[in-house]
Amino acid sequence: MPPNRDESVETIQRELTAFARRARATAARMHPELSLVSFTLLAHLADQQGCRATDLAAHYLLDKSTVSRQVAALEKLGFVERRPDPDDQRVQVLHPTSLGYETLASVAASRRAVFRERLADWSQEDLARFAEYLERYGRTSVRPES
Amino acid sequence: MPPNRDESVETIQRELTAFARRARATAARMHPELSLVSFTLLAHLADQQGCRATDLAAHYLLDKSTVSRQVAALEKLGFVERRPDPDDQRVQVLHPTSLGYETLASVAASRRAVFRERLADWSQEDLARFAEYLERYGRTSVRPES
DNA sequence: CATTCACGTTGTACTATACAACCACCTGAA
DNA sequence: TTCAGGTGGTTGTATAGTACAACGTGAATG
Repeated sequence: MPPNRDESVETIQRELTAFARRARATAARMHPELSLVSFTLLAHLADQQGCRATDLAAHYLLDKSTVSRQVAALEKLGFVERRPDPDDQRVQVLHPTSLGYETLASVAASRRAVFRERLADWSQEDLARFAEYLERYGRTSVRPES
Repeated sequence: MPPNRDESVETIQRELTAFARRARATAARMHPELSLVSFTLLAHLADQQGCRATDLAAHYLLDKSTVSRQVAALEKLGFVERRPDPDDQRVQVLHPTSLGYETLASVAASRRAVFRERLADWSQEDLARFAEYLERYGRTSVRPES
């Protein structure tokens, strides 16, 4: 008998929750030099070719104080630099340094390797469908920001 | 053109990571009285009809000190009680109290409602497949414990 | 201009977590 | 039968990540 709607929802909920519980620790074990949060923020900076702290906070639903400290840590590690915004003296535009780009690339590669291995025995079709479902889920669970 | 293997793996990685980043905060907003971790531990106790702290630690890959404190908090809130193990005086078998069961039920219901709404426009078939993929992923990413 | 708003930092507090040291108990081998 | 080493659990200490509140400084607008 196929599972009913509620059973499927229950499973999705349980598995996602379990994943969330493990994610941080796993990430920390994988690459101690860049936590999950730092990695994500740095990746966003690289992706956006730089942005403001406020943008990071809005995008990730974090308090600005949290972002401020995370960015300070990234700067201290030499992964991020701040550039003044000529149009607004309050603003500091954040950019990855070249060290930041390098570290990001290496961490991203090792993360990719772990995921790839973990998914090694999945068929191409299953991978594509799983990816599609996750994207769809992600779109519905995050409210869009400007 | 269908995505290739690497693109799918990349997407899965990105979406799961994004989810992990949001999960705790979301859970905390949903039901402040029971954090994601507490909820999970309590749910496991209910599911197992009671178990030892060590079992919880092994199952969730948490340090026993972490479990000890979480359990202490749950006990303080009146959600969990400790029963002596007649066969081994070191052991305290943990059980949800009736208040624990009630709270768990109510939190689970509200979580279920959120998830159900979020997944409302998914077809039954897609839900079932998504659930199956998540379970499969979960099995491969956690090393099995006895 | 004066008020209000936006950006960012800092002080404070809390939660989740790990590791190490410890105590109490259990178990098996000399 | 005793004791050495293992197991279950707690507590001390430290760290990361987070939020909220208060603040300073600069921008924008009535």
